[in-house]
Amino acid sequence: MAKIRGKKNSTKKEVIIEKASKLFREKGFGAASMRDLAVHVGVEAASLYNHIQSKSEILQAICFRVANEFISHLDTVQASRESSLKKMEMIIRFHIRMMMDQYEYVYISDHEWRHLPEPYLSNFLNQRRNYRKILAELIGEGIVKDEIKPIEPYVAVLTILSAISGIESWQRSRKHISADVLENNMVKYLIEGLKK
Amino acid sequence: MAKIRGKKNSTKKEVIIEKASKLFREKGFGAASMRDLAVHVGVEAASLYNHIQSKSEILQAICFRVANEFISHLDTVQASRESSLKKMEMIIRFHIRMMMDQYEYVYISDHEWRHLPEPYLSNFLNQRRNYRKILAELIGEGIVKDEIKPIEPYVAVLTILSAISGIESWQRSRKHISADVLENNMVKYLIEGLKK
DNA sequence: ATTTTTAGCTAACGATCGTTAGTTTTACAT
DNA sequence: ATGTAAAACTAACGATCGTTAGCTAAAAAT
Repeated sequence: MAKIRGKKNSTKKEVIIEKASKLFREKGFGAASMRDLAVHVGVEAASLYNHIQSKSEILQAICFRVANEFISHLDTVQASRESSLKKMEMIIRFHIRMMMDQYEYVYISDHEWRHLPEPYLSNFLNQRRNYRKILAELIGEGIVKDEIKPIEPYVAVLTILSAISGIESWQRSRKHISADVLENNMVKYLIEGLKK
Repeated sequence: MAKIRGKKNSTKKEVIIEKASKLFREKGFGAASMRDLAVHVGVEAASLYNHIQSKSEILQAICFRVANEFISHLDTVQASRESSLKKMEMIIRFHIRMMMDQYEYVYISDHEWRHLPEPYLSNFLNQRRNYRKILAELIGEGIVKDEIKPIEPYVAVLTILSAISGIESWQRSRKHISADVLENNMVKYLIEGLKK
């Protein structure tokens, strides 16, 4: 039997993950209950288990989906023949846009990964560490090529990624500032701080 | 009767709060249990309630203690006769040092405030909003006085505060980079990005 | 030395948690 | 129309949660 499909051609599992992502962000993974989630899906709690294996499987799906998107975009950027500075701008803009378009998913991947069970936790942290290492190397190359001012690459990576993840608190008060203004001002700030 | 005092002239309530801050950071407020906490304090879970009223009282103590420290430092800075840019540097350095010296407390104040019960939650968010507003106004003044490059003040505040809160992931791998290098590089990055 | 207060203990409460078992309903395939 | 498999339901499990009650031991005040 074909999977039942809701709106947007998504499977019910996908609906569960989507609703869960909102709930996990609002209450945190630990405080969000399966019964809570069931209400939002419009079903009894036990019925969720016809589509998923466990609560933490949902968290795994979210965290690794986000990680894969960032890693595969990084591969694309690396394959391009742009300057190091331009590459960094591409990556920064991608992060900002991900934070806006897939806010719930990115937020959870950023804040709730602690609750991943092993061996997924180690796996996730390895991917994260590797991603940041590549970014630091990219900045290092930019410094050597005199495109980027001398700065500790690891600190720069930390500063950039953290700054972007702070868009979370903009999400709660969208009214005052538009997405475009936010993106361009943040890129301006972060890239100007890098430029030689 | 005088309160019993442990090491460092701190009351037992203070010891509980200190141990709780480590636990809340490691596991999250929701996932950290009172029985967990009791083990770290060296006491039965029920005995904790001779010193505190509830689990969330601990969270309140931590969140508002941190908030008060930042607010009172901001008052000091505002009372000084420095340039807007210099004031921002003072504030940035204070945030970075707080993140290093009182890591556990600041982290919890940053990440676990969601679990505050009302009316403390609203109270906390009001203080936070107000603090950021003052910072944005400070940057606005700097722009008018031509000390700071034209940038959306709110975005700058967001970028700065978020960047600093990212020091959390440095805390887990202190070995590679010293505190001084981190502070100076981060200040360099964030202040250069502001300078006209 | 006696009284009073503080702080620890054991035991248990009601609630809620993630999850499983067993059954019934729904919906597609033939 | 009938068979079959997916997906819903009800009920309940064992565990763990924050917290309270009642009691005992320790320590300070008198």
